[in-house]
Amino acid sequence: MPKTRDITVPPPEQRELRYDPQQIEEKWHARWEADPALYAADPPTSKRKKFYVLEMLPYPSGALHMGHVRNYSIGDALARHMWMRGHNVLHPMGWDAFGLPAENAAIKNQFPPKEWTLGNIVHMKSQMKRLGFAYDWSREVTTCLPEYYRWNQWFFLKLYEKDLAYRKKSRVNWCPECATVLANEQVVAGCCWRHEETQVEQRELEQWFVRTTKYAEELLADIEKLKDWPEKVRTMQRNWIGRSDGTLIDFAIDGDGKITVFTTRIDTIFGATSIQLAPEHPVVADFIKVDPTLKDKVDDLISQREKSKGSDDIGAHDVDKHGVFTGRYVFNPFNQEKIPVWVANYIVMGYGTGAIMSVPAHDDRDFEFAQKYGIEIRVVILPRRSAEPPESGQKEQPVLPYTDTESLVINSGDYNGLSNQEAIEKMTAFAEEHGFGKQTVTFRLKDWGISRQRYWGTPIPIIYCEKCGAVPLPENQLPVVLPDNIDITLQGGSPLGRVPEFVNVKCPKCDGAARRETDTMDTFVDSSWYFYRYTNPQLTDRALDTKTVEYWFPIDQYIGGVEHAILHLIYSRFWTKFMRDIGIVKNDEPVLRLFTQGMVIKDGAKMSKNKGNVVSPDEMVARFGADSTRLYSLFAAPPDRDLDWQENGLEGVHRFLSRVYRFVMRNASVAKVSSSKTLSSDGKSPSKARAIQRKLHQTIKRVTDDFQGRWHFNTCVAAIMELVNELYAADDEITAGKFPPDVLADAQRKLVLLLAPFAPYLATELWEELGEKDSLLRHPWPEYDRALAKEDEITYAIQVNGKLRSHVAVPADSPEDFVRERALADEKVKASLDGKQVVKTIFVPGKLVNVVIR
RNA sequence: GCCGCUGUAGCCCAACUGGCAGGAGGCGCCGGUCUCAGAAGCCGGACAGUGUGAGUUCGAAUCUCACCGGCGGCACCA
Repeated sequence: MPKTRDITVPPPEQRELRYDPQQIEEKWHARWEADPALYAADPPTSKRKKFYVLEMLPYPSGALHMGHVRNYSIGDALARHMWMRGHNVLHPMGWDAFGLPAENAAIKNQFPPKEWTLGNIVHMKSQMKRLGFAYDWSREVTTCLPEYYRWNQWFFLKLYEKDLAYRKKSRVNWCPECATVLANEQVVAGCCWRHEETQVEQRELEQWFVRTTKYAEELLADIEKLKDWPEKVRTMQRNWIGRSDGTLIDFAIDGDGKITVFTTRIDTIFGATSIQLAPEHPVVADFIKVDPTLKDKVDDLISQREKSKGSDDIGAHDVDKHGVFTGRYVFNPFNQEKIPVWVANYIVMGYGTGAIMSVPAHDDRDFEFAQKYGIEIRVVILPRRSAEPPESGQKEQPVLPYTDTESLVINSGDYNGLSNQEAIEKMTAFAEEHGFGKQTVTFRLKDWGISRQRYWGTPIPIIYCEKCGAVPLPENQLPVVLPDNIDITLQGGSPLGRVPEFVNVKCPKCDGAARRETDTMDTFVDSSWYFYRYTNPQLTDRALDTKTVEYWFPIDQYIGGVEHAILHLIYSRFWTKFMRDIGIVKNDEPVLRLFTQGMVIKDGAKMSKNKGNVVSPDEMVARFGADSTRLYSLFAAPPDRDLDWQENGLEGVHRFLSRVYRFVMRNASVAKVSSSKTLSSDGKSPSKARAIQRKLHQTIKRVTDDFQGRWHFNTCVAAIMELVNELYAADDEITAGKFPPDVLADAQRKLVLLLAPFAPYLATELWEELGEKDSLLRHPWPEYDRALAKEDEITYAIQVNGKLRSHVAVPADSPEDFVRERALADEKVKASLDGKQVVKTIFVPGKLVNVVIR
């Protein structure tokens, strides 16, 4: 900004009235920088009560965006508030520093991923500091450094030891053009994101998996414990884990072998008129051996499905169902009926057994399929409970497909007349007795594939020896360090595979020649436990210290975007349970309270480079200051909702801070000479002073309550704005010297305290201007005084039959009867009674009286 | 298709468990005051009846049902 404006020096009283955030913020930024221990947490021996506030760590993409600013402004306000409430606050920050963009940048600009990443971190850290976020930087965690990722490797070895990490073949997205594997997010409309014309292939590759399914039951059950998580997230996790109770049933193949199906509706088995197999089902391959003509038809089904996956914005649901009859039959184990076996494109291999019994009368999909191919549709469930036939004597037919469970089983041999629930129990028991069925639970949740054929990730500590097979690296050989300065291209699989010094090793077991694993770990591994590392980031001999973790955990408040509601938060929960089971942590869950903030929207769309609607935090800080930018991100919408970015709104917030600044600066001298003792409500203060006291304490209550409950910081800020408006309304009295200085001084101090969590720079500056010497960060949060907040007079709304007719002002502590009398005596009320009978009056304390007439 | 969230002045948003929409706050607009004029500041004003339709209730933005629009999650899960 040009300095020329200040050539004519204004008189002091004018000069001090201009709110200059740059000057204030730079001054305090420098002071805070000089005191690195300012935001440090006390050790676990602290007498204070601990409070762990955590915001989701960012990916160091290059610069902070408004979503980050919003996320961290919420967390910082809470952290500062809790400091002021006397807690021992842990408020750390770190970097989710592995991942694809670094590699892409490397390919594009020939710049090493490590330097790119560390450079971004330096910049983003300085942005955070400039925004004034109160982080304990001595605990900073950077996941791409060996000091951190060696513990990923250590955990991997533990997982392997416990049989929670294993290798299996699995299908992956493969771009023939790039000659490498793609992450799901890199597949756009069935094609490679870099080669839009190139169809992505599915290839079978050996991949490392983590057995998350082993904890499926507990992950699901413990959602009940997460009482302070948003219901939305809990529901999403429940659906993601997707438990369903059902039965496995063997159908003997006419010829040789059997087909096992999974069903939740064994009660409909007498209505099964075909068996449907997924095209990839192993039995299909057997059938093809016998009848080679089947192969082309099945391949057709697969390719059709791949195609339909491509246009996935239409939704898989609309895809036509196709199928082919295999020419083979199985026997229904309940009645030995011969049932045809088909292969259908709507059966997925990844769920259940990849085979179903098709009951067209009682399943939407089976119904559609049967109609198309003319398969028999046999009703076995009626939509009523009574075994008595309907009155007309005719058999009523349900509207098909009938999938409700209000039911009466028919056409089912010994099971006729039962409800579907009874039938499920009896049939399952029968199947188990006769050894062809088994009650079972199936989860939608799959094991977590963690292999990535990428360079910029944690190397998996496994060595392949021709003699000994896959050998885990001994712990004392950790970390497996990622080699620097390697040539990254997208040609030919993992870049690590082309580094002989890395690949060629000796087998830890037999000392023979061996190869190192060249896959790296999914970055969700890093973020699954980083918040434990914050408790003791300098430990060199262990991932964490159990005692220290026990002190800090669980996290009291975790704050981040909803987009992580499923993956990150399920993996984190899984990791915690695994860590508990190997005895290094005591808690079952990592996070006590979760808060998911809304997105930042501009012009009706999420801010993104593609849309060109990105607002740069740097620019906003330069123009309006960090305080205004932060305050606006809290004020513009409730934190859990999407925020519509409007620069006018930011200007308004800036104007508000200017008002605060001007008011306090003008009247600071009063505070300096006046005592800070809380005033008594002796009723002798002039009316404006009393009004200000009242407003002040009402505001304290609202802000304090919101921090403990709803977190509607937008209304907190609005409440503080009201307080400031009230102060300005007393301006005449203040200037005239008629306003009690102690009230004014008290109000100013508490105003600054209330503002401290939201606009720390300005608050700190004004705190100093008010002559305070202690640290605002540790100064006790203002106490709410009920007596001072109380209204002297209450205006009751008077309704007649629910319609507002009048108002009556009464002293605040008036008894109910008195208010009723006054209401009935009111002229306007009398006028609207219109000679009718008063039936009753409804009294709502402090609010209204409703006179009901007839 | 299923599940969830959401709909209040021109705009962003308030209204806690049903209880005054003389909207809390902010933006924008109009006016007054300052000024030679303007900007800034300060002061004041106008504008909606709560997406639509029914129901419950003394009383509904709030509860219930149906429908319409926006957002998000899951999606042939057997």
